[in-house]
Amino acid sequence: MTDTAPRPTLEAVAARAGVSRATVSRVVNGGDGVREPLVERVRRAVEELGYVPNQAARSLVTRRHDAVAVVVAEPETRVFADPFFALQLRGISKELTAHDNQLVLLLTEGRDDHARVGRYLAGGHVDGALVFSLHLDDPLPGLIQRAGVPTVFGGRPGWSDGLRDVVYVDSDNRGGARDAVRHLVGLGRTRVAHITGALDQTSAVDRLEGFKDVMGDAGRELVVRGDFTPAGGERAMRELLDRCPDVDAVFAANDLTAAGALRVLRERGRRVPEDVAVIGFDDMLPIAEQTDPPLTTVRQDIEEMGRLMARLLLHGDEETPPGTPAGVVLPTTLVRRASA
Amino acid sequence: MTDTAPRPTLEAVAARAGVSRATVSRVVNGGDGVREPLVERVRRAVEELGYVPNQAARSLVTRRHDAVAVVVAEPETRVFADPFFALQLRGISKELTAHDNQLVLLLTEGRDDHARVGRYLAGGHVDGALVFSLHLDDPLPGLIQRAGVPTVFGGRPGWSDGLRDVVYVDSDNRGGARDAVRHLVGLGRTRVAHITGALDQTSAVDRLEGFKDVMGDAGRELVVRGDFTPAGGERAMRELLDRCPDVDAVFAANDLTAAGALRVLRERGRRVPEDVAVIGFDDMLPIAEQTDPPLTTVRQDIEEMGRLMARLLLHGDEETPPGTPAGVVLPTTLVRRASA
DNA sequence: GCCGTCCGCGAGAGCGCTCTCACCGAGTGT
DNA sequence: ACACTCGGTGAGAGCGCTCTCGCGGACGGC
Repeated sequence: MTDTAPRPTLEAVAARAGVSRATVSRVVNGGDGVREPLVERVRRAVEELGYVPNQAARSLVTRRHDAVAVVVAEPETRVFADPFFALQLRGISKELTAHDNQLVLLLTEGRDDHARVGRYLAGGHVDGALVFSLHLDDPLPGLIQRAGVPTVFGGRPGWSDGLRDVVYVDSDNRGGARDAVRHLVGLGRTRVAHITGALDQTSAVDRLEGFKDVMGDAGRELVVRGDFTPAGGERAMRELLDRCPDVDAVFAANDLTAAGALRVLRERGRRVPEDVAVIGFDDMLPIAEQTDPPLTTVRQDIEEMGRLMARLLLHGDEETPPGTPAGVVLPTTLVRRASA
Repeated sequence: MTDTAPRPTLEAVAARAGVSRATVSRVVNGGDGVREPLVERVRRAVEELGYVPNQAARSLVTRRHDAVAVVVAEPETRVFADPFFALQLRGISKELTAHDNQLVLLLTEGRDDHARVGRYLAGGHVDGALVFSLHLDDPLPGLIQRAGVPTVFGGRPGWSDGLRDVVYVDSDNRGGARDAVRHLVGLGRTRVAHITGALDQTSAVDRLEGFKDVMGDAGRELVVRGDFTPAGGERAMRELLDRCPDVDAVFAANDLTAAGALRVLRERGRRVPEDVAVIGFDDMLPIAEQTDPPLTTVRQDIEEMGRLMARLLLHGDEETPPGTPAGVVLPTTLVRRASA
């Protein structure tokens, strides 16, 4: 890691432009209160010297870092097999970039990492944190809130006690699930089943609730546990067919699960959608479009979720009247393809 | 973005421990040259006050940042549909974490972003950069090298001129391709085809070269262009079947392509592997294991690639004798499943 | 027992920036 | 003509840290 060439300082620019350091600083930071000819001269000097402000020096005095931590707890590889996270990251990145903020990525696995992340955030290296709290029992949110860093969560956090005023962005999992199930019912299906996601995640819980909202008791026995993976979907679908051979529709907690279910249905000789209609959730394109038949599913605007999280973090203070309910829930839309 | 509570400074710790700032600094940075009882006292003071060093102040004088930029050029969404990038990121993250470095993620799309990234890197905010240079004509590598930041590339960069002493980590794409094709030949196949990847990426070029190494002229007319996507794989497979109906084996440039090809083969009533054997590349688990039949493919240790990139960046200077060839190529292994 | 050595520690400068404050000159009101 | 304001500029302090340097005390050699 060789040292780079010495970079020009404010001082150097000031000398070149024949003004004081203070003036250069003003120009660099927007140029308010400096007369035009001077601004011009300073700009040129900056240009000629290739001056770039030293962020460390600036942070030292402003106590701002123009950097935001993105914390992703990913105990399993699941997060990564999943375009979900990547899309969200992209939304976040765009928004941060638009506001000249940097994205510091913190991946955690295991308990030790939690401490590390907690320490880092408490260290005041970043102006805020965007946290994906994937599991109900995750200690991370608590740690982070204790660190006193402004935080926005991705997905409704799963705890109910202790932490208040938590800001989060989520999809309307429950409403989307309702739409999906209603669609199936509207198709005339009467034996509608649900393969759940991993129920230690609120998204899975909420989708299950949406299913129950529509099906009520009628759906009670048609709920099978899955885990958001294709393998889980296969397992659940087998169990379902064994237990209730007359099932004529399946609402799967996500597209991967649906893909697994589809495979089992084909294997067992059921036609989709004629015999069994199938709906997924997420609208992960590479999956949903490539299944056979293409998957009807519930779309959420994942990238927008990311962007919104970032926006909330950066501007949250100003825009939010105090006492505003802190969760933002984005709508979902049903995307009709061939499977239902 | 509320201000956090005022954090204790070195001065405060020094006062509490009854020593000088310098001594506390020494202890915090490893404690060499400080006698045990003092070290103990300082440690306790640090503990009690919850002192965390101010990274900005430290960077200001040391000119180190303990931060590394990861630059991902992702003009298309492709990168993100792809666990590849995520796995590599994970390897990088692990290695960086192990050395107390932070990961600053820079996603770029489009030309303007290039300038932005160039400026950022030139600004000396990070100690080094890990760059995924996906396309042959990417201007980013040039920009970065000009910025004078130590850099390691992911994947062999595609240019041949201008830039020297480029450090990169890559898989043995060519060798892996050779293994795959040899395996097909060993199976007794004589009409072995290749569906290429996007040929503006070196990985695709190298895999094609590997194919040619084994097949020579015999394979000339059995090469079809793909683009690393399932749709591209389908298109190419159709073209291939139309042009050479007697094809009995396909080496696809990656698993996604192979998945597309498999679909077309099924659609056209060819049995895999009986009529046509198929091999992919990458061993992306969610894909390779879920295809029908499960895909024989070439595995690369993607996470290890990431880890190695980080290691090279952090320790490159010390370990590398000057003049060492700068590319590190990781081996691949053929994973036999059912498709070939 | 004296001088030279060496180790442990503290004093102080300074990293590059922002920001407050004082200053200065040009305009305004009387 | 005078004081008075006010916007534009410069001087200077100081953010929290590291690092060099110099001082003092313990220790070994003669």
